[in-house]
Amino acid sequence: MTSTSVATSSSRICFNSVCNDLKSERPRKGWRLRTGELAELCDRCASIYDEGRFCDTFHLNASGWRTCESCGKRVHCGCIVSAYAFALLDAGGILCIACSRKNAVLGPNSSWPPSLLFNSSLPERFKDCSAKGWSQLTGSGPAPWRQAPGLFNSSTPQPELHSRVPYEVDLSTGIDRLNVSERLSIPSLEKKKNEDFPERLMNGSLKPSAHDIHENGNTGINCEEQHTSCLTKPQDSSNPPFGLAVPYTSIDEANGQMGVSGTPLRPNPQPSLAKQFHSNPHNGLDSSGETQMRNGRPRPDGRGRNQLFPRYWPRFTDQDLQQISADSNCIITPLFEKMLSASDAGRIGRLVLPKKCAEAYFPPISQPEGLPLKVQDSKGKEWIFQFRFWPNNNSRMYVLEGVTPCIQNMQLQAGDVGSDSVACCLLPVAALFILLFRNLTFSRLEPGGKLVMGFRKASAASASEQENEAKNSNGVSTHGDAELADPSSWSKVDKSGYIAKEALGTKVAVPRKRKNSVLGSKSKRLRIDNEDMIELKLTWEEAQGLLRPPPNHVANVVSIEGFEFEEYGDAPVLGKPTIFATDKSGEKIQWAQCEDCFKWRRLPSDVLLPSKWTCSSNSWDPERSSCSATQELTAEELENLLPHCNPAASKKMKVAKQESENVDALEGLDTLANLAILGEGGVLPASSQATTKHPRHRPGCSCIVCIQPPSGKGPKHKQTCTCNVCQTVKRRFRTLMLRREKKQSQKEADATRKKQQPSLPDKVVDDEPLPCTTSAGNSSPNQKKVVSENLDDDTNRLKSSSSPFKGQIDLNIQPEREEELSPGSDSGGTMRLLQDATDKYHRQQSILSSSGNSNIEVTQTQPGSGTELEKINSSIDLRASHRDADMDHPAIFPIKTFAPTSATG
DNA sequence: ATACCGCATGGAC
DNA sequence: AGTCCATGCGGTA
Repeated sequence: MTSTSVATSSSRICFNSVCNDLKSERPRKGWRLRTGELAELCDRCASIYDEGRFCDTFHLNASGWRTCESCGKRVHCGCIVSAYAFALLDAGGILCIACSRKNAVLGPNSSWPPSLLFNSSLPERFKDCSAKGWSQLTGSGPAPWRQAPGLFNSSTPQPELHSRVPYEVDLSTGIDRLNVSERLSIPSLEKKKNEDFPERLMNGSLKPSAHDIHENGNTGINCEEQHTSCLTKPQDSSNPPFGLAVPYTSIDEANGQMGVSGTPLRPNPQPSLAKQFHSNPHNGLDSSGETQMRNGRPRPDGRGRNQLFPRYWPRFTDQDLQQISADSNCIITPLFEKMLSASDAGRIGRLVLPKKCAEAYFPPISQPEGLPLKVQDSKGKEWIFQFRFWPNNNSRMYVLEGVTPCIQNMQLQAGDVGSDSVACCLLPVAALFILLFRNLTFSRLEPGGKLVMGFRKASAASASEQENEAKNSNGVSTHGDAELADPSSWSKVDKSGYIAKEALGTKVAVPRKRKNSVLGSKSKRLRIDNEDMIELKLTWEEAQGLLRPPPNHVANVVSIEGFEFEEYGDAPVLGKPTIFATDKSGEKIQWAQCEDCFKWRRLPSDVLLPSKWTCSSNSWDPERSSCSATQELTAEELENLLPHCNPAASKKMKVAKQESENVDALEGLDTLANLAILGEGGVLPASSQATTKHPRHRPGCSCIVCIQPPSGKGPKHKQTCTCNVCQTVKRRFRTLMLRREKKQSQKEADATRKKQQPSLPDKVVDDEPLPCTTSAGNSSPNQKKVVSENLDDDTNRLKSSSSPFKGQIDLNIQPEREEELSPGSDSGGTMRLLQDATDKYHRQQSILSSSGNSNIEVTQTQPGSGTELEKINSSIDLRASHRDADMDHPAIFPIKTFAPTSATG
């Protein structure tokens, strides 16, 4: 086995130099090469290798055979395949790796050249055992402690996780992730045969100690015993039918990732098993390396991180594991976690598995049909999913099918959590998102190799990390977003919306006390700037926006894990939602709505209103301290405030405005909302994304996934549905649309300005950033009045203000706008839908306006009115995207086609 | 009409 | 450029 010149992937021949067989289409992996790749073997050699008979088979006559000083077993010590099969004794001689671990006296062969250390794979005996586990896909031998010392040589480069590394087992990885004090032991090999660990998982009482770990874990397991165990263990139907293996390549990351979310709170770990090996300077991992791993961060050089994307790194907290394993004597090895996507949590019942995770931790499947996979949830309930794959781009896409019942079950848990939080009342709309922001975790129980799944609430830290890792293109991410988009924090919020000391979800499958403790005992409110608040989308955020310090109380501001919290000793006050704004003079103000007359009153920005507030309490403006006084704020100004205001406030405002809303007019609303979301693409806070690859579903999303109850049964929501979900979606819709359109308008105005700047006559400069009072376009003689005068006025006004050259420019060619409007590729179809939906929306607006229900729909801003809000209004027009749509696809909506305006005529 | 299945697509990395 | 994966979508039951 010295061939290193063979290109494993390019050659069709088995990498085994004494074998000329062709590899299969999916060659199986063997030992690690110097290049970092894994040797690709034909099936026969791979099987031999897997069974630990490689050297016995192919190197029988080669030199290098030695005898274990302990057990006398012959061990080949002369090839790369066997590099980890033995340990060199200081006094000479060797121990087979089983004995070396059994005696717990040896680290890796320090005399090995580094290249050999990291080029080598696992000793056959380990592979043997683990391979048995894999091969026994229906037999499930226990997956005992299998740790090759060399695995701790984490300083070595680690290549990509190969598609199949079934025998590269690192159970200690998971163990090592645990604090020693929390580790669970494998009492004995014999106990591996116990088959009641599922019960004990939930009910047991065994609690390991560090000593146990040392005795049992560190001393290792005789490979032969393992082997025997693997072979002889009767099939346990209650266990997954295979031994799951953690690829050794994960050791770096596994250790590193462990506890990422809990870094600040994680107790200093005691010396671990790993450390014994790490302490060997020849391992290339010194104490600093240990620290790196221990502090929950992968090594900065990224070695070992490439195997699994960071977003899949298990971030189980100690408490997570403790909870899961508290009453068992099983070792829990966190495998990976995945933040649920909308698809995953949706009704399809299919959960996409990260490919590398699936291939690394799940049994190998060769047929798309895959095999049934038994997974136990954290409650001890067992589920059977179909683990399978779809061919996809010459690759595979692994899915778990049949997860609907489980997800539903989990959703109930999520709901339970919500009942403890302010989110509870908003669960209908948040239910899916609760799921979306939950990480589905997969662990493995040892002995038994049983898969355990659970939900872990995405922590702010992990969310941020995912966010960072994702390097979200929009770059918009505030700490507030990160936290706010994390419904996990809901559980920290009591019914008042404040973070309560005891609010952590005891009903959560995996309680996270860490957060609790780090937040301290006092009630806290996440500090959110008003500017942030207006961007809030989630109900929890809305609640945050309403929270106020107790009267006469000055909050202490504390920083916890990067987030600022106001800390109060007394109960907080639920304030009245208001709209924060800045008046013309730059003074910060807020607008509050009277409970009785619904008029909006201007107030100083620092005023904290009670939840019920009326004009009579308006001591700041005596002239408007009565409901009979006129409203200072014009309807349009108010409308323009909508996108800026606190959603909680706007909600009420909109409710008042929509009381007699024609539901039918909302046809297409969902689509529009969805498209609006689409259009926002790079604008929404990154944290709104459940995953890095989940740009579409956000609050208000109405796709088939989102409008359905999570993994839900039950009827689809129709357009006329008035359930909470639908109503909320509809309410959100306007905010989404308005914000989107406003931003769109701004962008376009800027773009137009830039375009025109070089060649424009002086006159054009005057057209830029026009306030909403601009009326240049109103005189356009060619405008077609389609929906309403209101609409046209607004539209034309905006159009003329931002695109004065429409008559001369092919308005259909505006790639950047197209791009803005539709991040997706199907801009044409999207735009068409957008227009359609927009049309319907505006029609609805027109109905509302003309019906006299509200005076909000003012068609034209009156010069001089609402000057305080001019800054807010600026040149933003709610119909911006409407116009965009028209311009982009005039042929599709001829009814709304605009002729060139007179502005540039 | 609906649900399911399997693949295709395309954005993100 | 290749890969991953979220999800869209057409075919089928």
